[in-house]
Amino acid sequence: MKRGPRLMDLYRAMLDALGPSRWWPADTPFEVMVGAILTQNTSWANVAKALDNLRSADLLDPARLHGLELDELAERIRPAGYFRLKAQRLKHYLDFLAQADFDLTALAERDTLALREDLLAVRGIGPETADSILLYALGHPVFVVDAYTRRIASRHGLVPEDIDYHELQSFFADALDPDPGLFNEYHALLVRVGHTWCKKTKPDCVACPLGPLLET
DNA sequence: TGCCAGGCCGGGT
DNA sequence: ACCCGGCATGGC
Repeated sequence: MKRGPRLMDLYRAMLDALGPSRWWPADTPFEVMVGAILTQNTSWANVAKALDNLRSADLLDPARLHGLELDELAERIRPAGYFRLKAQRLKHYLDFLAQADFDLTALAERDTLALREDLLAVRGIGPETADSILLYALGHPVFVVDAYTRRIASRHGLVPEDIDYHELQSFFADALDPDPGLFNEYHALLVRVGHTWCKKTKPDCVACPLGPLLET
């Protein structure tokens, strides 16, 4: 009776198959933050269009975006979907940044758990968005959980399908060294694998490089 | 053409 | 403490 694959085995299998990721796809920490909100339940291709709109208008800047009218912001991000909702959520988040004098460096130096609580208190920032900001924009050692994380882990029999966010987060974080670089690459690889082989209704387990890990 | 995509909130049980 | 409807565009 063999045990199931350990999490570092899974990591190495993904890294071997795909190579390193250089994530998150953004030029600046602020762009990571905006993208994290825009990508809520939305494909990255649509988010990229919205980010391009903001970039062309030179609006990928905290203070300038904060000064933008809600209606104009909504129009700019329309391709990302839920655009009225997300414009509000961005506004709330930009208000939060304004309270911090738009000092992202100072934010990054705050205590991880306290900052996480403050992020979660912003309307429209839930656990995944908060953790994406913490890890990918601010460099904190927080493991990010998303739909792909849950789908891949459950389909490999590592966790139940209906496991909640924090249980799943602990499942990974407790088994790994709390290294931001590792957490960054791990989540990036899960998303890339999910993207390519582990879609909701059409998984391609035959082509998936993790296929052999299904053997227990 | 319907289903899906890197969630989250607010109201109801 | 769950459970659910709503939110919206673009790609396959």
